[in-house]
Amino acid sequence: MTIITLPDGNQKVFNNPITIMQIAESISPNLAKAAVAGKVNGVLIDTCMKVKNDAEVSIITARDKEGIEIIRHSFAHLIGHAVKQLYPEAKMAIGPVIEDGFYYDISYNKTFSPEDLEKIEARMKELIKHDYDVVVDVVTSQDARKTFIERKEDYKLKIIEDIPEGEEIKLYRHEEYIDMCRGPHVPNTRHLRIFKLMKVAGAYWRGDSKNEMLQRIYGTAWSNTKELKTYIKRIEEAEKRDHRRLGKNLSLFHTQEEAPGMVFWHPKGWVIYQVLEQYIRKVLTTNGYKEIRTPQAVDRTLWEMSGHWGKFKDDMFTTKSENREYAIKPMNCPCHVQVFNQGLKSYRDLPIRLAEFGSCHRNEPSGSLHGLMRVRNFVQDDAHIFCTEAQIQSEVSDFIDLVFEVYKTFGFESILIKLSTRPEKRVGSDDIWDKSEKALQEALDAKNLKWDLLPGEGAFYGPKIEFSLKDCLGRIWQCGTIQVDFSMPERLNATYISEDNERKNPVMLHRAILGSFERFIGILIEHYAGLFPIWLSPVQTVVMCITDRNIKTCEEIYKDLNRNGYRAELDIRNEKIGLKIREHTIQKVPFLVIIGDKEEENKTLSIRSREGEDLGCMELQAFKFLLDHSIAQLGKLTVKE
RNA sequence: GCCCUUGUAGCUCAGCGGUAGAGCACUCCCUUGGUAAGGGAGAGGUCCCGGGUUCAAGUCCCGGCGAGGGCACCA
Repeated sequence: MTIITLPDGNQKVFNNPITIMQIAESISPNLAKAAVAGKVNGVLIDTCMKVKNDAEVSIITARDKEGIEIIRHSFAHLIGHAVKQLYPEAKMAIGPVIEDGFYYDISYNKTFSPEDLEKIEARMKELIKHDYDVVVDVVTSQDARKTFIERKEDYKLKIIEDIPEGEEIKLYRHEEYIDMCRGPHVPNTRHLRIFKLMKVAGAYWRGDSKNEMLQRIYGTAWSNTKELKTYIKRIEEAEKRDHRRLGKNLSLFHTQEEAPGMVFWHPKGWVIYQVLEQYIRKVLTTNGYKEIRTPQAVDRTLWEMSGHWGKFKDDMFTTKSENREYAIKPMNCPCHVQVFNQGLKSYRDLPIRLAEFGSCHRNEPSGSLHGLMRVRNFVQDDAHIFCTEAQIQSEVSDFIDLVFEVYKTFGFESILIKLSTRPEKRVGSDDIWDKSEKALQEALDAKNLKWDLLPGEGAFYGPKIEFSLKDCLGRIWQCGTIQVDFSMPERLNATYISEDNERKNPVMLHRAILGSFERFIGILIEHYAGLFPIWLSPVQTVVMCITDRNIKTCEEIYKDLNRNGYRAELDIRNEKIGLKIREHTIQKVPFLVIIGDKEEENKTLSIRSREGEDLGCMELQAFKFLLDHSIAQLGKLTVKE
C-alpha cells in the first residue's frame, strides 16, 4: 500500500507503486495532460517514474516555476534533435537551463550563421508538431558509453568519465535522437510550444580557456505567448536604459577608438562625477579618513617588491625614461604604504586610514571592456586602513555600516554580498587566515546580512567581502569591497612599534565603497534610467521664454539661479514653447521654468516637471526652496518609469 | 585574449558590384507662437584603416583597429 499526500493535504491510497502520471490521472484528466514532472518529497522526477513508498507528491505543470524550468531544459534537448538532423557531424556537449532560458554547447567544424539559427528554429518547430513521447531509459554507464561511442558523441563520453562507475544514467530518447541527462524532462513534446532562439556565441568546453571553443546556441522559452512577449518587451526596455545609449543621448561621456576602455567625460557627465566625488570625500573625512595623493607612474622596483611585476606585468601599462622603467599604477596601495612608511609609527597611531581618488590604469583584456562598467582607466574611492589584527573586526564592521549608508543614499535595494575565502595559492599562515575569515564573517552576521560564501575565491593575500549591484540587463558588477591583506605591509616593510616594544607589520585593509566612479556612474545611469535626482542632475532647470519680450526676465532669473549655486540653463531661442518643452523633457531636465507676459506681470515662474506635471506658478524664492528641498533628498528619489 | 556579429552625414539607419540616400540635428529666411515636434530654403560623406579580385568595390575576399553579444579574465 502506498499513501500519497497531495499539496492540499488530501491523501490517496494505491495498492502498488504508481507513476506520477497515474497519480495525475487519478486526480483529473486535465492535470494528467498538463503534467510535465512530479515532485516527490521535494525531489523532481519524470512522470513515468514510480513512487514506491508513502510520500508527499505534487504534480508539476508549466504554471510552476520548476515546470517552466523543465520545459526549458527539454527545449535544450530539442536543439540537439534538430541540430543532429540538420548537421549530423555536430557533437553535442552540454545543454542546461539558465535564467529565462536555456542553451546548448555544440562542437561543429563550420560556424553557425544567423541563417543556420533560423533553420534550426524552424526544424525545432516541425519536430514539436510530431507531439512525440520523450522516452526515458535508465542504463548502466557501460551501456551509455556504448550508445555514445556508436553515435560519435565525444563530449558525452567525456561527461560519462566523470560519473562514478555503477551510478545509473538516464538516456532521453527524442525519436532517433538520444541525450543524456539527470532530468526530469517533459513526457511529450506537446509541452514545448513557446520559444525563440536568441543568439549564437562562443564558449569554452568546461569553461576553461585552454580548452577548445564550442558554439553555444541560446534560447528562451515560456509557458505562453504573453510571457514571451513580456520578456522581449523587458529586454527592449532594458536597452532603453542602457548607460551607453543614455550616455550618448544625454551627452554625458563618450569613448573612441584611439583610447579603448578610457572615458572622455563631457561637461554633463563630469557634473555627476564631481557631485559624487564631493559627497564621498565628505563621507570619508567625517569617518576618520585622511585624503592623500600619490604618483601616477612608479619605478618597476616598487612593483617588484609588491609582487605586481611578477604577477601582473602584462596587465600593466609601462613606460621607459632614460634608463628606468616605470609602470602606470594599476592600484594605489603600494604608494599608500610609502606614505605610511614615512616616520616611525606607534600602535597608538593605529588605525591609520589613507584615502585617495587615484587614477589607475589596467590593461584589461579587450573582450572584457564594456561601456563604463569595465574600463582600462578608472578612479576608485580607494582607501587603505593600516591596523592591528585586533582591530580588523571593528574596522570591517564600521566599513560595512558605511557601505550601507552610502548605498542607501542612492536608493539601492538589492545588494549582493559575497565572502571569498582562502585560495589554494596564498601567503600567510592558516592561523591568520582563520582569524580574518572569521572576522569578516562575524562582522556580516552581526548585522544580520545575507551573504554567499565563495570558497577559494579570495585574493592570494587575504579574504575579501564584495558588494555587487545589478545592471539593467541583470548582469552583476562588483562595486564595494573590503579585503584583508597580510602580505603587502611585510613585502613593503611597513612596521609599527607594538605595545610590547616590538616592530610589527600592520594589517592592511583595502576598501572601496563605490568601487570605480566609472562603473558606479554606469550603474546609476541605469538605476535612474537617466532621470537623475535633482542632486545629481547635470542640468537642474532650464529657464525658457515664450516670446522675445520675455528674454530679459529669463536672463535675470537664470543669472540669479547660477549665482546661488543651482545648475540652470537658458533657452531663449526663437522657437515655440512646445518645442522647447519637448527637447528639455527628452533631455530629462527635472524642472522647466516658463516665462511669458503673464509671469512677468505677476513676478512669478511657471514650473513644469520632466514627468509632465504642471507645478503651477510661484515666486523665484519659492522655486529655490523647492530646489533646495529636492536636492536635500540626495539620491533617494523614487524614479517613475 | 577566444568565438560570432558589426563599422555609411553630428545622431538613428537604408543602400550590398555600375554617378552616395532618408528622417532628426545643423545654417539661413519667414514666423513672436502659452506647456512634448510651425513653415521654407541650404549646407554637410578619404562609405573605420590597409591590401586584393574586377573594366568598375560602402557593396565581394584577406589583414588590422574599434564596437556589440557571449566565453575566459578581473591584483
